[in-house]
Amino acid sequence: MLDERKLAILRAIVTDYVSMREPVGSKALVDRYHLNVSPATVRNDMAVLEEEGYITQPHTSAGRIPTDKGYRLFVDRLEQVKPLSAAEKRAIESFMAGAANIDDIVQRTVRLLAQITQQVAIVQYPSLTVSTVRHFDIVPLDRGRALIITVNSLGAVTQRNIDAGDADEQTIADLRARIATVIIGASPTDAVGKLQDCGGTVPEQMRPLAAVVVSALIEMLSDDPSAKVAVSGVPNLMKYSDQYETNIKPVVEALEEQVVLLKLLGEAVSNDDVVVRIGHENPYEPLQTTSMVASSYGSTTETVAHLGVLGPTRMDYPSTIAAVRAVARYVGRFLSES
Amino acid sequence: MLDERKLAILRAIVTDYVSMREPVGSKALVDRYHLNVSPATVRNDMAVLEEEGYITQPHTSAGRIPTDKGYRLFVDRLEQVKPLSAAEKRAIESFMAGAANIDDIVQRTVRLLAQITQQVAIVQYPSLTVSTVRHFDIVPLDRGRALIITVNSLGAVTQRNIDAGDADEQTIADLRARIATVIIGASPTDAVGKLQDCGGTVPEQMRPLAAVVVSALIEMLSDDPSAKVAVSGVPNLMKYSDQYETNIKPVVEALEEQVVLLKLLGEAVSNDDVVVRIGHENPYEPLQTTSMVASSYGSTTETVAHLGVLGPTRMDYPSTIAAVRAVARYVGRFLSES
DNA sequence: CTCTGGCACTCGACTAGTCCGAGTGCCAGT
DNA sequence: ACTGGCACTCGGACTAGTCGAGTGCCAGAG
Repeated sequence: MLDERKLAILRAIVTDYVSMREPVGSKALVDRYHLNVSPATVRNDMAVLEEEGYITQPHTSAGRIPTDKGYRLFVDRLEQVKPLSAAEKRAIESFMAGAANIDDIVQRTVRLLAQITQQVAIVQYPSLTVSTVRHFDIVPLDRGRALIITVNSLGAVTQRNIDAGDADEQTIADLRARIATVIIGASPTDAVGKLQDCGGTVPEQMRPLAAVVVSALIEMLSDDPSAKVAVSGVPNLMKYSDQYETNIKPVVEALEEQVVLLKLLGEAVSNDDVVVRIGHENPYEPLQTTSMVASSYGSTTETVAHLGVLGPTRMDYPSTIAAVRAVARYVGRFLSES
Repeated sequence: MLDERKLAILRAIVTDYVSMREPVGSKALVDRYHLNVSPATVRNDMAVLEEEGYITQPHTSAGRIPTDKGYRLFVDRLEQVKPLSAAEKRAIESFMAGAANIDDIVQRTVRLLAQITQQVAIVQYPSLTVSTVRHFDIVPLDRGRALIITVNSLGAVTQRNIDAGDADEQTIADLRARIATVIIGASPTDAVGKLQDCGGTVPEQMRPLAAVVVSALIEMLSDDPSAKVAVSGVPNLMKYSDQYETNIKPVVEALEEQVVLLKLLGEAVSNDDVVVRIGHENPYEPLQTTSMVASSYGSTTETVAHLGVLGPTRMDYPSTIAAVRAVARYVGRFLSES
């Protein structure tokens, strides 16, 4: 049904439309790509491609543009991933060098990805469910306040302000030690379980404080930072606004909705490699004029979260896919090392 | 030069233009605001106002719109701050309730401000220079890594991953204790000084680790989070994009430049109250079509950082000013309490 | 001196009409 | 199966022409 030449033409249409941003006609196609046939032949092939739903015309007597289905075929069968340039590899190295804690890593990653792809980048914070609690402390502050801190094996810190009432130093230290023995070494979920169980064993005068600390601690251990995402590169969207294209308003709005982004990333990503969602393949309606290129990332052994790029359906898929893959791998390695 | 009526007319023009978003003509003015004079009279007054530079016409035979100078006069002399509605006050309360650490407070504040004003909100992270170090710890992680943590009197936590080499638990604990005695109770700046001084006193076998820890610690204590800002409400900008107005692209770009925003906030804010910068009063060129309403905030005794709102010069100044003031005060109180 | 009604004028927004050319589909010929 | 040729379509750009909101100015009234 689709012979070699028709596929070549589709590929040429996609490539040309992505770089020129204009509907592409038969003549231009023959000129720019050395298909050794006449425009008329190309037209016939294009008619078939259109019938099959791979391309359309914005209006009669205009060139063709790819449909989502066309992009899909292009991504699946027609192009290989472009390897990154040396400059890009260097950019990755230098961007990430010196990141000193998890927040920092995520921030840098998201900027990096936005910069390389020239699109909107989204990075989910690493999940801590695979970690274990390493450290626990209660630090008294001013005016009866205190700060509870936990550190886990990945080096992630959580913190929370509580009202310590009039508890004295000794009580606090005592409680600290008790709780530490219970939760250190446990995974967050286990730790929560243990905390809920061991309510009875606390000495009387420690009770009120213990209640406050434990409930705060449970909250801290339960809410996983992977419910958060970082976004960067929103200005890159602006490039498309003057175009008679995608209305970017709903897109920008979606980008402030953490929940939506999380869901998108989560749904998009499969087990292994980079996943591409094109236009209407996207479950979230306001983003059906955009494509998402996403991947999971994590230490070598374990997926910890997702990251991805959002852009117009008309994007340079080969490069974007390469960039997402490279960044995901690099961050994974970086997380394992540090 | 400008009598009562002319001022009333200017006020009416600003009010009308802000709400209608269209150049306002003499007739509409007489109709909508019960000035007891004829359109012709209003026209004469408008001619004067225009001569003085308070208003202009986008083109001949269109209504007038206020100039920056016009807005300035309006803000300075013609309008009082609108008190917040009960609903808004409630919104503030409920938005902030349950914020449990400094990051959280800042995040909530910036969202809140964006929501109330329907503009882009910017909140600088609180400065820690007025704080003292409360807690210091070194937590060993996997694979020779360790995490350094500090907590200060405001409850802010900093953290940093280091390479601990092959240092054993005992050495680490020992070093921890030594450093703790040096820096706890000191302000960040003092602590840095002390750390730099006391290099000589460390036992031989502790040296390599100490060097790493101290240099990381110095970095941590030196870089003040008030070099960071949170931004929210970018989608609110989109409302203006379809208008033949402000090109929002440079604005969105500026919003990703932390440095620029910091500078703007810093320069805008005066000692005490809310400050308004209108259009060209703004030193940063791409933002000269926007206005900024900014204020400092902090505990009752001390300014710790700035916050503000960015929007089109044509904004509802009375409401925005009220909102910024209210939020700044509320956050200040909140910070003092928690 | 201040305000008003009247009037000529300006200029952008909108509509309608025209032209041009890119790009198409189809067909007959190689 | 491919190609050249041709009639056709339709959007974009340009031109005129009309409409009306809004102006500035002036002479006259209070």
